[in-house]
Amino acid sequence: MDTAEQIIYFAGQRIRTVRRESNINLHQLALLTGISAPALSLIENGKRDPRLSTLSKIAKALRVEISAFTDKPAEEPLIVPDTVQGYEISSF
Amino acid sequence: MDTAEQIIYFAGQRIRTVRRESNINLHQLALLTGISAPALSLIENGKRDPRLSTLSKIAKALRVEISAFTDKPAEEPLIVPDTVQGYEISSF
DNA sequence: CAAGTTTTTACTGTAAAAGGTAAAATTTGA
DNA sequence: TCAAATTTTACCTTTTACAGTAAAAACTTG
Repeated sequence: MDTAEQIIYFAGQRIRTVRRESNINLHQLALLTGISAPALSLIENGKRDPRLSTLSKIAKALRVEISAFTDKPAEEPLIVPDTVQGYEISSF
Repeated sequence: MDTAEQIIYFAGQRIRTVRRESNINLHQLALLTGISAPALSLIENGKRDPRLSTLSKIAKALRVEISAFTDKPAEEPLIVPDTVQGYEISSF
């Protein structure tokens, strides 16, 4: 039950993560998107509520889907295997 | 290579589809989201560029992820079977 | 440490989102 | 066809996103 503020904060973190994985700085992302570096900084820090068109430009520049910024990855079922690398779990 | 305008238009269509599937009208969605019905109308018609917080409220009210409004479903690989219901494709 | 790079903050100005209300247009159903 | 329900449009007000610029702060790195 996330508030809008939490969604905005989470999206900012995700944008920053994806940008850093692309090894580009705010200035470069600004050039790619047409969004100013100060505006991008505010968005990444969760201090601004970006428009859909803004998210769209950032996603395109970083070559990801918008959902990469908005959706939390599904919780994995946490499969507990019976054996790990040939050893019986029960022997630990 | 979608433009921001196309993204906004697509999102509006998706919101309208999901809302209608929920069998609620704009007035009811307005009550659920705190967004006015006229504003929702503009968004559904692709005439307004909604903020992330706005999309978030709508998604929450309709009990879907934001990506339900932004991501196009992946193109299915279009599997062509060798046989259809027991008949040989080559016999057509 | 010092210099350079990157990010953040602050300010101004413009554009646009969003709320409210009300009226017009459209759609739906009896 | 008529009435009711729903949606759209229009107008006004307030809030806020975003650009541009510049300066401050925070980081890297030699």
